[in-house]
Amino acid sequence: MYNELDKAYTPRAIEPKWATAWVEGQLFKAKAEKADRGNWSLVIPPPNVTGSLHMGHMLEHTLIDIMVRWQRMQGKNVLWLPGTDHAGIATQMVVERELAREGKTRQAMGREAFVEAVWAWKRQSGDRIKEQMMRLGASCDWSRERFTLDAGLSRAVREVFVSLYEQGLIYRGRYIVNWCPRCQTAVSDLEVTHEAVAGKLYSVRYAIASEEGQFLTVATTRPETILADVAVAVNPRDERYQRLIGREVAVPLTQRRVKVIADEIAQPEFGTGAVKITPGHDANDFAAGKRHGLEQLIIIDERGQMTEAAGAYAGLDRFAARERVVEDLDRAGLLAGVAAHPMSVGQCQRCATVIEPRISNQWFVKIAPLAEKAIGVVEGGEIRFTPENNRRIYNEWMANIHDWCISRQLWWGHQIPAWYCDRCQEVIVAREAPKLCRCGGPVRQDADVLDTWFSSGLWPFSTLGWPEKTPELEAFYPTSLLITGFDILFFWVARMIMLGVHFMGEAPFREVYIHALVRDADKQKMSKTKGNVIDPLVVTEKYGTDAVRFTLAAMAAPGTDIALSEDRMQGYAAFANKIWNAARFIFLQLERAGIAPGAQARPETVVDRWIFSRLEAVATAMDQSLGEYRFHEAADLLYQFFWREFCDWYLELSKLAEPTGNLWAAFERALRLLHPVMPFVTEELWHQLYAGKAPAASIALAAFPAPGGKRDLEAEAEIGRLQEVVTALRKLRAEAKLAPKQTAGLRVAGSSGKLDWAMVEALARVSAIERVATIAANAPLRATAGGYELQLDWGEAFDAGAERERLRKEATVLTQGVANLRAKLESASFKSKAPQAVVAETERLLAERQRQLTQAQAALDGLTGSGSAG
RNA sequence: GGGCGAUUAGCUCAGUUGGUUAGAGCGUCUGCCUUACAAGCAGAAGGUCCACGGUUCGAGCCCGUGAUCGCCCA
Repeated sequence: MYNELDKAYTPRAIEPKWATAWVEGQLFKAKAEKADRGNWSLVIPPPNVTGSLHMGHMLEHTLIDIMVRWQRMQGKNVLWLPGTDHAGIATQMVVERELAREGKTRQAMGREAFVEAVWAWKRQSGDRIKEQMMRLGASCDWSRERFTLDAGLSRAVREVFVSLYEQGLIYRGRYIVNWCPRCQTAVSDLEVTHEAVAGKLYSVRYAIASEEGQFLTVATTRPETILADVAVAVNPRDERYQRLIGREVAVPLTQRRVKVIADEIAQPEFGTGAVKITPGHDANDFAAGKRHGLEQLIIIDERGQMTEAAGAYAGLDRFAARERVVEDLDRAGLLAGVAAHPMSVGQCQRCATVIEPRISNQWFVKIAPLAEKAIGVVEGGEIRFTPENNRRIYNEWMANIHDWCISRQLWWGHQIPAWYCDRCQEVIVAREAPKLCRCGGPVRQDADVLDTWFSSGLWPFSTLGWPEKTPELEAFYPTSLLITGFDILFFWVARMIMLGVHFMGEAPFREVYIHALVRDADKQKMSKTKGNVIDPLVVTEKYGTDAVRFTLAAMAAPGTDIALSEDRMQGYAAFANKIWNAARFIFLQLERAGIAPGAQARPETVVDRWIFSRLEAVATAMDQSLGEYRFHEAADLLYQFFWREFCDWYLELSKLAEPTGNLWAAFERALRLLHPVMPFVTEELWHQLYAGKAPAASIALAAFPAPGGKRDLEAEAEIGRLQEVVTALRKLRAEAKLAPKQTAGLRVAGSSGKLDWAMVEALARVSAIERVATIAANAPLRATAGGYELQLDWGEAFDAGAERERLRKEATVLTQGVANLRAKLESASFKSKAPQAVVAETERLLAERQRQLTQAQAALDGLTGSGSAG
């Protein structure tokens, strides 16, 4: 009936089979309707199609899959919607790099051919990602897989763009933006990372017009931009410079004169208190320039090189130009000083090139009205963050948000649905491409594409068919939960909330769980350059998917980064093996006893009553832990329960009696508890436990043991006593250095609750139990456990020295404990202020400690006596 | 510059509203191939909970200051 399992579990032989079966059987297909037990949905944070999945994805997908399987096992209609993100700039860069190896450039290929090449890459990467997710056992609905450039999603993008434009929330304008000279595109504020560098602060002399030999000294970190200066600003309240306001100064190295203006941008305490104003190349100066109606001079081009307007410096790279400018200033006697100046420099998130602020025509989202509503839904409790402090971080950012630059000078992405007529300068923003302009002139589409986060911001509803009114939207929006990483809280989570609330009238998810970062064993960030990357494929192959999943879950304490080590994975591979071997043993027992699959739990013996009570306890605790996203707690619960209780005690105790259907039922229940975290080994064993006649295609469709089940505290207490007594006796045996096969006698005094002494005999290897009235306090090999006085009857000599040492130590600890407790109780304020129950408990404790101390001392005396006698 | 988090056993980490002698895994030590598992079994050792101060009858937990490390934002 039951198979005899191999002695060791080999995940490689089991996991791929189920990974394929789950997908081919379409087991996890959600129904686009409201189900009786409720619907539960989650959209995947779509991985970028830049390559394959890393350990961070594996963590994310493991946590998602645990929640998804858990919810599904509760009978809900569950949707986990998978898919990928086109990841505009990131993917374009990867493909450009690939093409460069073949000596090709996108410029030489042309836009159409290049985009086709990226699609080819996308198909490859997308397949690999799907393959990896299948191998992980991700229980998603592959029939609903989406990609951000799919036709449907592209339609949603156009709809959103045009609507926002019509509502006045998208505008185009000439502003200063973050520009990457290497990628040659604008990027948003979020795509700029700030790096601390040891910069220099240059003090430069600007000759004051019509005051021969008088200078205004200005501090700058970017002397090369002097060539684009249009003013010098001083603080209006800075008394030092009052007389200069409105006067002119000469811009060094040029023939130009500019005005001294009064503006708050100049901080009296910074440098000399006077700053140069360069609207063409600095964001703050750009704003100041607007305030004062100043000209915008451009001297650096889109590649970061000096333009013709830079005169003698034309053609130089901006950093080379900086050196030359400094030299020339020095030579002209205009360099007043150079000081070390620690500062932070904006870099391109993708390629680390120093960002160059650049004035250009770009599209923007007017963000304030959207942000306001997005703050509202979080404040109003429509969305709950875990860990909770992310809510503050979110609010802080939302409150200080700037307009979002959404146009990118790239080829891979959603082309902006705007057309220009060169004849009448009309701008046409439309859902479908216009044939001609109203004036009859030809139109050309904006060449730029949208920021990749524009489309992912629509993900929770665009994937469900919006703007159509689909049954999917009806059934699954808003989604139940979002699990994602901290790094995209602003990029993605914030934008989804803004756009979801705006277009759907409802927040896109109820709960957000922010997971930690996966680091290596030394807590270093994993990176290809450091070579410390742990490849999911390699470790799943080595330890099994279940083991890696369990490791990730066990270490996923909310808010703490994960230091992933192979030691841990090895440990949990052993756990999978333990489950396997428990099954091996159980199958042998069931086979021998002829117990058929499908037995109901009918606990009668105390052992069975106990294990089913414990199973109820674990089910309740699991429900609570998973409900609060305490994955590590859930994993620990399962580990401790299954290994320390189910195997160490239940299976050992079951050896003492003929197996019954309860053994079958208890194991079956345990498998269901383990399933969300360890899907593969549980699936395999569940089917084997049913001897191939399982009531469902998968354990994933069986019910998760419900919380709140009735406990049998009497049975738990009795087995508790058994465990205490057996453990105490084993300890005594170890002290006496008894060989495992040697059976000792046992004297028992005192009375406590029920206890099956036959079990004690078997598990502690004792026999000839003798009931006595009392056991002398100074008797050797004596212990108190489970409410009984115990003494091991072992005639032969044992290591009295070691025992004496141990007792001395114990006595010291107890003496200290007794003193502490006594002091506490003697304090008048404790008795009057502490709750009654605490006082009573302390008193009880003191009595117990005192008794233990007396016993330890008596035992010590006895030992000394016998020591001197023998 | 602003903000956030961390500091607990040799290592990696738990520790929910303050209340028994602070836990786990790995590692270490001792003894065992006990008829599922040596990837195992039984037992043991190991901690001034970063420092100082405060609140409290009582602090690993709350408050303040400092140190060290890390992260985010500008």
